Formats: sequence, C-alpha cells, structure tokens
Amino acid sequence: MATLTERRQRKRRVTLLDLAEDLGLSTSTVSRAFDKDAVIAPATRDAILKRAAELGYAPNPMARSLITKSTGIVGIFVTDITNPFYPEVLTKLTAGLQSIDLKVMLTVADSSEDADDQLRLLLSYQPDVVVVLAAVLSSEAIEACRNAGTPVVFFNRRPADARALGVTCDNVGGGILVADHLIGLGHRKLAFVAGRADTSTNIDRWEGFSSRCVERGIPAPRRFDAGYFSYDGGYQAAHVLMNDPQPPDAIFCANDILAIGLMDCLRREYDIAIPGDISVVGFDGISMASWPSHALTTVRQPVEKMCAFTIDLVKKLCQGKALKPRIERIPGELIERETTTRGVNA
Amino acid sequence: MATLTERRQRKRRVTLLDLAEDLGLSTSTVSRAFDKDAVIAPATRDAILKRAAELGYAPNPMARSLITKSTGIVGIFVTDITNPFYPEVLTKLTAGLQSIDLKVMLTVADSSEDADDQLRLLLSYQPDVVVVLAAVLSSEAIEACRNAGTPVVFFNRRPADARALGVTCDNVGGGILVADHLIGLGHRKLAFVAGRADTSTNIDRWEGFSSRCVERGIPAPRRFDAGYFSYDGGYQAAHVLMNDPQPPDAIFCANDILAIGLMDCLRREYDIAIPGDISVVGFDGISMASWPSHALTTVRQPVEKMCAFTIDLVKKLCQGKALKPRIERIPGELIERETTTRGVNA
DNA sequence: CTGAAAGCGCTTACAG
DNA sequence: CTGAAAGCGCTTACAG
Repeated sequence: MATLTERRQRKRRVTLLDLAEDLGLSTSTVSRAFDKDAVIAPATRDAILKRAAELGYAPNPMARSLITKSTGIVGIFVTDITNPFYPEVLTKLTAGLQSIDLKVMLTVADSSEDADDQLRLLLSYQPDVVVVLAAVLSSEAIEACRNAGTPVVFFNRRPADARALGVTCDNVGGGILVADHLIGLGHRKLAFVAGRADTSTNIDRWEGFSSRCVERGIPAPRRFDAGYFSYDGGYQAAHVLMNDPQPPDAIFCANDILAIGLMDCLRREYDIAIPGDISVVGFDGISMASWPSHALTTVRQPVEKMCAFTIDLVKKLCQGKALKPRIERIPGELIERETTTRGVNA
Repeated sequence: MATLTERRQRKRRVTLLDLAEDLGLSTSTVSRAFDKDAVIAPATRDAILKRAAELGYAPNPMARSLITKSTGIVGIFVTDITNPFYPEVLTKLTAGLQSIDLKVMLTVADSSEDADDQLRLLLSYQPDVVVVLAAVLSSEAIEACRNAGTPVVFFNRRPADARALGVTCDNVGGGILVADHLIGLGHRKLAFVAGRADTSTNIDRWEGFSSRCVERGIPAPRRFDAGYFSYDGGYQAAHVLMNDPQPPDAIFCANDILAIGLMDCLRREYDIAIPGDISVVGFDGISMASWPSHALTTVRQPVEKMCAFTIDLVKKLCQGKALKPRIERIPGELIERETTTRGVNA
C-alpha cells in the first residue's frame, strides 16, 4: 500500500490548472465545463470533459466548497444503532443521498455527553445539512447548528422544541392501531412496555395506545419501563411484568426488538405460550419480525416513504430553500402475524 | 430551520483572520495555536485558544486540507450491510476513528456496477484512507485508489490480489474449529452452506472446514450454495438440502444469518429438530445468535481486536507511514450453544 | 462565449 | 517566538 513514494504522488493529482494548460484554455472556461448551468460553448465543454476523463481529473470538492459555501456533504448523526431498524434506514438514506451526488459524513454518538462534541466536529466540516437519526439533540447542540447556519432534519424523532423539520411515522396513530387490534381480539388486560421514556417515539406510541383504551372504555393499560429500545431491555421487562400481581393478556412493546427480547424471556423462562397465553405486538416492522422464529405482529413504519421524504427535504435545503419547520407524520400499517390471537373475552 | 436569512448568516462564520484581527496578531501566529507541534509561546497559544472558544472559532478543515494534503476523512466503503454483523462493526469503527479526530465518510454500494462510480466520488473528497468493509473491489477500483494515492485497508476480506493491507478473522482456522467440533460430536455426514462463493470469507471457511474433514478421514462435506450471506439465502438453501438424496446430520453455515434462515426453514417447513435431528453451526457471533430463540453454536469473530487493528492501521497510514501489504488474521473462538449435540456415531 | 483577476480560509517556508 | 507573503485548487463577478 502506501509506500512513501506513493504518498508523494498523492500530492500531485491533476488539477484544474493542469487541465487548462493542457487544453490551452483559461481556468475560468475549464471550470465552467463542470457547472451544468454555466454559459459555455457546447463544443468547448465536450472537449474539456473528454480530456478530463482521459487525465482522470475531477474537481476538488474542498477547494470548490471554499468559494461556493456548499460542501455537498450531509452529516448523519446517529446514536442508537443497535436497533436493527436503523442499519436499514442508514443504508437507504445514504444510497438515496449518493444518487443525488451528496456525500454522507457519519457521526455516531455513544453517550450524550459525547454527542455535543461530536456534533461540533461534524459541523466544522460544514455539512450542508445534518440529519439526526433516532437521537435527541441537546438544546446546546441545536444552538450550535443554528449558529453554524446548518439546517437540521430529524428522522424518526420529534424534538421537544417543536420548531423543527423532519419526518416520523405517525406514532400516535400506530398506537391506536395496536389498541384497536388488541381490543378487537378481546383482550382487556393490556400492558405497554416502554423503551427510552424520553423519546418522542415512545411518548407518542404510548399516548395513542393508552388514550385509545380509555376512549373505548377499556381499563388503562399498565406500563412497564424497559428503559432502552433493546433486546435486553425487553428481556428484563418480561421479568418485571411476570412478577406483577396482575399479569396482562396482551402486551404492546414500544418496538420490535423489545418485543423479541420479551418473547424470548417469556417463552424460555416462564414457559408462556405466545399467543396462547399472551399476545404480543411490536413496532417498526424490521425484517427479523417477519421470520418464522418470531412471526411478530407489528406496526410497520413506512421506511421507504420516510426516507424519500427526508431525501427530498435535504435536497431542497441544499438548494438553499427556506422551509417552514414542520414534522411530517406518515401512517404506519399493522401487520398481523402469529403473536396475537383472540383473547378470553372474544 | 433554514430561512433565507439563516442561510446568509451561514456564509459568515468566524474565520482565522477575524480571530487574528480581534487579538491583534498575525494569522501565522493564530494558525500555530491550533497545531500542537508548532513553535509558539504558551501564553500566546492560551490566549488564542481562549478567545477562539469565546468566538466559537474552529479551523475550517476544507481550507486546511488544501494545503496540508490531508483531510482527516476516512472513507468507509460498504456493500452488504444487511448482515447484522456489519452495523456493529461500522459503529465500532466509526466511534474509534472519531476518538482519534478522524471523520468517516460513508459510501454504500448496492450493485457492483455502482461501486466503481461511488468509489470515484468518494475518492474525489480525498479521504486519507479508505476502509473497505465486506466488499470486493474491482481491479479498476483498486487502480483508482492507487492513482489517487489513497491507501486502502480491507476489513474482513482478503482481496484476490494478495498485495493488500487489512485484517480478517482467521477464517481457515475457524473452519477447522467447526470441523473438529462436529466430528468430535460424532457427526459424519457433514454439509457446508456457502454464502457468496467468490468472497474470501466463504472460500477460507470452506477451505478450513473441508480440508480438516479430509485430514481426519471423514467423508468430504457436501456443499450447498446459498449465493448470498442472508437470511433468505439460508432459508432457500434448506429446501435444496432437504431435497438432497443424502441429507446431512450436521451443517456448517458460512455465517450466522445464513444459519438462522436455514434453521427457521428446517424447523418450520420440515419439522426438523435442531440439534436433535441435525446440528447447525454458524460463523460471526452476532448478538442475535446468543438469543434463546436461536442459541446458535458459532465461531465468534474477534470484532474488538479486528476493529482496534484497523483503527491502528488507519492511524499509521494517516501519519504517512509506509506499511507493507499484509492481511492480519486474528483467531476466532468457537462458542458452543444449543444447536449442536452428539451425533449418532458418538 | 472566453479570460484576467481577485479571493475563499487556511498553512508554511522564509525572514527577522 | 512572531509576521509578511505566497500559495493550495477552485469559482465568480467583471470585462471584453
């Protein structure tokens, strides 16, 4: 690989000036060949592009960004990537962004203390936009973005500070879907297993679920806090739930991975039949949920649409459009599989 | 978010010159304050850093890179991210790189035609190093990196062109571990389910597994090609395998996700007991494999070590060190769980 | 339609 | 230890 000589060659890639001299043109003209909107004779452009390809020349985005104030970089800021929902989203988003010639700079924040520093570092690279995936930004962080003049779009999170741009699944609506499904099946002793309590996804799903129960005259669902959106969280929650004096006959888990952890514990350690003894519903629609080993009834998030919407937002923002703060909510869809069945009251 | 006014503010972030004027110093001196190795009076540096923090100044990496020929960017190039092994790796790698002040530019290539274009785009951003995750680069692509003078490190792939830098699990050794385990259990009718046949991981695991069988005087394992390292691949392979005149009593799947798909099909569609009727072993050690729903015996890849090694490689490369082409192989570890048990010949 | 010139925000020899 | 000056690779008014 990089021997010292190679490193040195590196310092000498072909430059706009090289190309200009080679062609006997000015740098201005050559530069224009790479800007689709520039005024330039078609023949000139063709010749330049042709020679550029031969010489392996491509404009240096760093140098360009110094002048244009636009880097073509979109920062993606992620925390909780252990949830299998996100790799899929990350891939789709990245691929979509690539297809409109944007590059993705990835930032992962493990802890929230770390998050602010990482965001600052990201911002120093002047991304045109930052997309926040499943993370809550501190108000300092939001302030930092504002100062940098970098627009932020939220994916799957509705920040407390309502004045934000983004897209989520209709989580309240999803919670309602689940309540209706379970109640329709005849279940009356409902429970909710929460993930991270302070996330909007958790809040909204609970809100939709619990308020719908009240609305339909069903006893308010009991609530158990797993604390995290994770397999282990679900597994532990099952213990708490089974030691409760009034175990439920149907459980809505705030997301799929929680549900899968919960079911594994229920079946293995308590010999509970699902759906025989207890019905379980998740949320997300990760592909794993469709596998026979889980066959989980769930609310599928409209990932395609959410990604497309995000990419469209990013594109507009990159074009410098002014967008009104607004969180788009796209409805999810209940997918009935094998973890829910008629309850005793059906 | 970005109203037009905000976009305009963006064009005016505080610059090195602003800071210099504010402090009545030259830009040279101010610049030196941000270079730990520069000669500068400690008191001067402190004053500069203090004021910089107040003004929210941070050096513009783009401008800097123009001169230093080093961007602080490492490109990560990924294809097959559906394998749950990779999100974990991607996260660890990114976090590790962040901790040494490097930024990650993520590139995902869906198809291999796309791959070359994407790589070229990535290269145009002048990453100091590119890390290739679970992908095979075309020889044109490798050539493009060489021309750009960008060192490449391979993670979990050993390119056919042996002159490369990188790290993998000891896949041959892992295959041997599996053969010994299965043979030790008394199994004699062994099978191998391959993922993508042309990947080095697949080749090496098969090589270790099959050659060890021969070595120990066991009938050569039959081989079934799933074609992909995926759940669906494993699921389909199970059909092929069950329609074979000589079904095996133990199966080594080239990776965990393949094994999980295979088991789901075997249990659901053929009512096969695992490990009662057939033992199954995977490879990777993804966390899912440890869940009671799968409890898969597998070879765990030394992810921590592999990531640490990669990060170290990247760091050295960024420092301009010349490194000899060499693929480091780190041994994996067989984790015995509940999908393997004594065979009839035990 | 093309070119000469200025400048984006930095760093780095070179003097002092 | 600090500063004046050149220059990294581009783009963009401004002339022509």
